[in-house]
Parts: sequence; structure tokens; C-alpha cells
Amino acid sequence: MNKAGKAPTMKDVAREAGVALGTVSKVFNSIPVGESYKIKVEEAAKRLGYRVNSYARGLRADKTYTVALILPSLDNPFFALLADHICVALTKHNYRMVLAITKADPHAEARCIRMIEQNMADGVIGLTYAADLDVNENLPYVSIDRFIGPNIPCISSDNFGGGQMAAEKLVSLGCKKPLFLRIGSDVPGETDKRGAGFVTYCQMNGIEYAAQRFSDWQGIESVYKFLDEHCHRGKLDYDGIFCSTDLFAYHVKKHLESIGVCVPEDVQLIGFDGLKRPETDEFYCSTIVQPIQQIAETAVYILLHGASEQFPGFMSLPVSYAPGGTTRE
Amino acid sequence: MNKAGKAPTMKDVAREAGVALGTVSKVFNSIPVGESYKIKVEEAAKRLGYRVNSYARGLRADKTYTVALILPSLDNPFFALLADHICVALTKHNYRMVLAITKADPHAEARCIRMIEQNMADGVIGLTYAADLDVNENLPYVSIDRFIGPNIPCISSDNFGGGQMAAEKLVSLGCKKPLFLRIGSDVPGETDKRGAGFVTYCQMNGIEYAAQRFSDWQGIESVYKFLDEHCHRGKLDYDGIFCSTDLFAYHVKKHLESIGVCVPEDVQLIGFDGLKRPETDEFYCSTIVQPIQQIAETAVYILLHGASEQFPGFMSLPVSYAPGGTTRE
DNA sequence: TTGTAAGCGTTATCAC
DNA sequence: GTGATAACGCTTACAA
Repeated sequence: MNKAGKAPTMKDVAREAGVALGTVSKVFNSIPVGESYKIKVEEAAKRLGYRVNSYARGLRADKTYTVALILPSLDNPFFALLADHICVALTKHNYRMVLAITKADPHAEARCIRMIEQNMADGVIGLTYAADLDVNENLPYVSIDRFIGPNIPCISSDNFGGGQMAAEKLVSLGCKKPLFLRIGSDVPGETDKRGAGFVTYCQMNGIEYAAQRFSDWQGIESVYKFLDEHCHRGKLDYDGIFCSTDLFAYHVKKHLESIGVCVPEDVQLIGFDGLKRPETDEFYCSTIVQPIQQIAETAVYILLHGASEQFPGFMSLPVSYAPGGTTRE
Repeated sequence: MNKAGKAPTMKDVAREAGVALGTVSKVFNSIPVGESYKIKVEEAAKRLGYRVNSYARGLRADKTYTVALILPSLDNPFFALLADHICVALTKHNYRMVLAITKADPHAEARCIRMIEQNMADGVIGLTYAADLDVNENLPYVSIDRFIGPNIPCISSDNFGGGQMAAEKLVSLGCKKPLFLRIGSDVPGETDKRGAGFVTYCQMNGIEYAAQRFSDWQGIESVYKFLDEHCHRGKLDYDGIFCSTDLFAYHVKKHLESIGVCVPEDVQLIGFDGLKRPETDEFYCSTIVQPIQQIAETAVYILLHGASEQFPGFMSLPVSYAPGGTTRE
């Protein structure tokens, strides 16, 4: 130890190695210096337990190798998985991730952005709900699942295609009258396109269909009520349902069973997300699978390679269908 | 905008407000200055969109209001929830959280610590597996679920008490020959005490019991094999099982049912963790519930209040029992 | 109370 | 290739 409790600096290393400060800096920045000097510096550094202070470096270079991720929460497995993959992808690129959790509160979201603008990060990946998030023009930002503005890249699954795929699948599995059901936030977002894709497919193919949207504040009970009203003597008016998320599909399924409608015998069900049960690694239901890892890696790539010019402002990644026991096949 | 693309500095604000640099600094540090100056500064700052640069501040003050969390992954709901609560707790204290994911790889863990030592954080909360993690003495560190050394506070649930509680519960529910089953990492950790508590309770109360431990590398099949060997003509040698985790209990239950043993009729099952299914918010099984939020808040509190002296080096938080359908009550 | 100036640890620019 | 020296943006004595 050289000075009680204080971390050693480049100066200390220089003194210890008997070289000039600048030489030490070069060694730690992989700028060529004489081999003998390099060795002296490295040994001195190891002896002192020296680590470069990235705040000082960040101050100088205006680059911190830190990216912020803004997420509503981690108690939803989709978000948790997304955070996991994004963190791993960032680590691969030698970046750190600071995580901010907003509980979907627009105030908290704004506060986060503000915080990050304090040079805490080189860029931001955000999955936000604020309708009018204002992000500084010169803070690189990539949005997930929500289109913020023409200059801000947005990554999401191919929600529209997934909706079409779900409709097509239900029809090809024999459904004559499919239904789309969604419940969620009132803030418009990319995920709304799931329903749009479904509807478009049905219309273009002359399929008789229905679509019903609920808001979070109405509660899932309103969905149950809707189902009850469309169930006559144990028979539902629809023979296939596309639900906007897997977890929602799970509840719909449970409710249908509770009123005597069998899944998939009477009604086939397709969800969206591709979540797996933690305990068995099985899908909750037949589902349109989001490529979470690819979303994460794409977001990181676009953010770090400042590719907002070369890439379209909006990018949708291909989804796939996976059977999960709520369809007949 | 004042200087193309570059963020405004205190100097800019000072010029804009027509005051001295130091005055601006004081305003942003809540150090009293004349009211009229304060207003001038605040208005100038708003006009310029000024944000204090926390790297410069950190460099000066050697304080960054950032805490690092080291976690194996986020794809386990227990870890995800822990991260969520820790992040929220830190935010409440005006701290940021940088997250590092290690996939339980000791190399990655060491790399993280090294990274954090680069003054990237004021402290660390770690849930690690490296047997010999060496953390710098002057980097505040709080460990979760693993005792690292006498000078490093460790927070965990009362694993021992939980083990006792599970045994007691099984016995009070009528079990005559309970079994403890665990599968997990070979690295010793606090969670090993779950079995110890179970065994101690049985021994102290003269209960006939058994305990079997498996390592991750043996695979869950070895557990199944063990159960098969102890099942004779549809009857298991044990009438109660305490499993080291909820997810593990789930698998044990499924396997028992597959060989014709009914839960909870023939065998009662208690797990550990208190995880809830994402889809229904119900427990996976009867379980000893870990106080995740309290663990998170305690870890944060101890880390931030540098209370390592006042607090015991080791701290265990009370668990509770919750029925979840795999016990008879 | 306000303004000035000296660092914090690093990097980059130049003469040597 | 090496080694002083001047920034980077902010805090904090200390002087006015």
C-alpha cells in the first residue's frame, strides 16, 4: 500500500516504475512504447494493484462504456429475459449496463432519462410507456416496442406479421370464426399491431372474425364477462382465440375451462411472446415466439454502432410459431 | 444551443447567468447563496438544458452514487425479483445500479469485481459462486447467500430456521419419516443450511429421517433414480419431503406422480423460496418463503450506511411458511 | 455572501 | 519513443 487507503494512480505507477506519467498512460491505452518500459509499467501496476479510474477517463474522453437500460420492471419474465440478454450482449462489447426500473411510471421514466443525461451513459435502451418521452437529440437512444420519433431507432418483434401468422394458423387448424383479444396499456405501442395483423389477415382472406380490446384499468374481469356473454349453453361463439400475450392467454384458457369450454377441443388458443414456464421450460400455450435474444443483440448493436443512419428508423424482427398444447395438431 | 452538439458546462451556465463559476456549483450542491443569484442560475441552467456531469463530480468527490449488483443471471425468477427490489431500493436512496451478469462463472465474477474496482461504483452487492472471490478491502461489499469473509457482511434468509420450520411442519402435518432432498452447486453456501436445519430438528426431536444431496452435474435424473429405488409397489419409503428449492420440489412432485405416488395424499412436499407462478401468482408448492424484498432492502441499507461495524458480519432474515397445495391442511 | 484558483486522474499535444 | 504540460467539468478552500 502506498498512501493509506487511497487507490493508486497513474502517477504512483509512474514513480514506482521509474518512468514518466505519459508512458504509463500509453501502456494502458495500448499505444506502442518500448518493450522494456511496458514491462516495467505492467509490473509496477500489478505490484500496486493499480486500476485505471474510468471516471477520470470518462471525463477526458467523454466516453464511459456504460449503457443505460430503462425497463418497467423485472418481475415480468419477458422483461427479465430481455435485460439478461441485453446485459450479456453489452458485456460482450465491453460495456457496462446500468439498469433503471420505472414501474411504468412516466415520471420515473423522465427522471431516468434526466439522470442518464448527466453523462452517466453513452446511450440508452428504453422500453417505456410515457406517451411523450423527450430524449435529448445527442444522447443515442434505442427504443424497444414503442415508436418515439423518426430520429429514434425502434426495435420490436414483427408484431404485425405475428398477428397474421396467428390468424393464419388458427384458420389452417380449422377455425371458422376466430377472435382477437387484448388487454393492456392505453399508451399506443408497437404491440398494438398484433391485433392489426390478425384483423388484416382475416379481412384479406374473407374470414369472419371478431376483435375486442380492453384496457388495464378495466381489469381482466371485463374480459371474463365478455367471454361469458358470448358463451351459450357451453358453446362459445368463437372457435379460435388469438390473445395478445401468453400470460393473458393462460387466464383466458383458465376462464374458458371454468365455464365448461374445452381448450383446444372447443376453442383453440394462440398467445404471443413465447414465454416458458420457469419450472419446466415448456410454453404456456401455443404461441408466437418473440426472438428476445435477437431483439437484445440488435438493440445493442444499433446503439453501439451508431447505425441510426444506415438502419431504418424502425426495425422489426421475425417471429415464429410454436405449438404449446392449446391448439389441435 | 450554445456550442454545437456539446453539452453545456457550469462555465456556460455561469456566463449565461452572469455569475461566477463557484456560485453555480453552490446552487447545484444546495449550498446557500443569495436568492437572486440562485434564481438567475436556475433559469440560465434551464435555458441551456444544463445537467451536472456526474463523472466530473465523481472524480472530484470520489463518490459516484452508483452501486454494482453482481448476479448469476436474470432468467431465474428469484434473481430477477431480487434485482428488481435492489434496484428500487437503490433508487429510493438516489443511487443507480449497474448490473453485471456472470452466468455463475467465477472468471466472470472476478472480472466484474475488477471492473467495479475501476471506481465504477461506491459499493457492490454480490450473489456469487466463486469459492475464493477476493474483494478489495476498501470497496464496500455486501454478499448475499454466501459467506465470503469475516469482514464482509453477508445477508441471507434464515436458511437454518427455514429448514427446521419445514421439518416441524411436515411432522406436525403427520409425517413419520420425512426426507430432505437437495440438488445444487458444489460451492458451499448459506443455502446448505436448509438441510442442516431440517436434520437438526429431526435429530433433536427423535424423528426418523433421511437426507440426500445431489450436485448439479449429477443431473436431476439421479434424483429420480433415488426416488425410484425408494419406491416399492407404489409406496414411497418416505411420507414427507423437504426440497431445497421450489422449482426442484416441482420436479420431484411431477416425478412422484409419474410413478404413481400422490402428492399430498401419499407424500407431502415442502419447497423453499416462495416463488410464485408468473401466470397466476400462486405458489408452486407449499413452501418456506424468503423475504426477498427485505433481503434487498437490508443489503442496500447496510451497504450505503457502511454499517459493517455496527452490524454483525452475518445477518439472517426471518422466513415464513406458506401452504401451496402440496401439503394436507 | 461571492469570486478565484488549485486540484481530482486521465488523455493528448508537443517538443525533445 | 519519451516526458512535461494543458485541458476535461467539477468541488472547495480561501481570499475579497
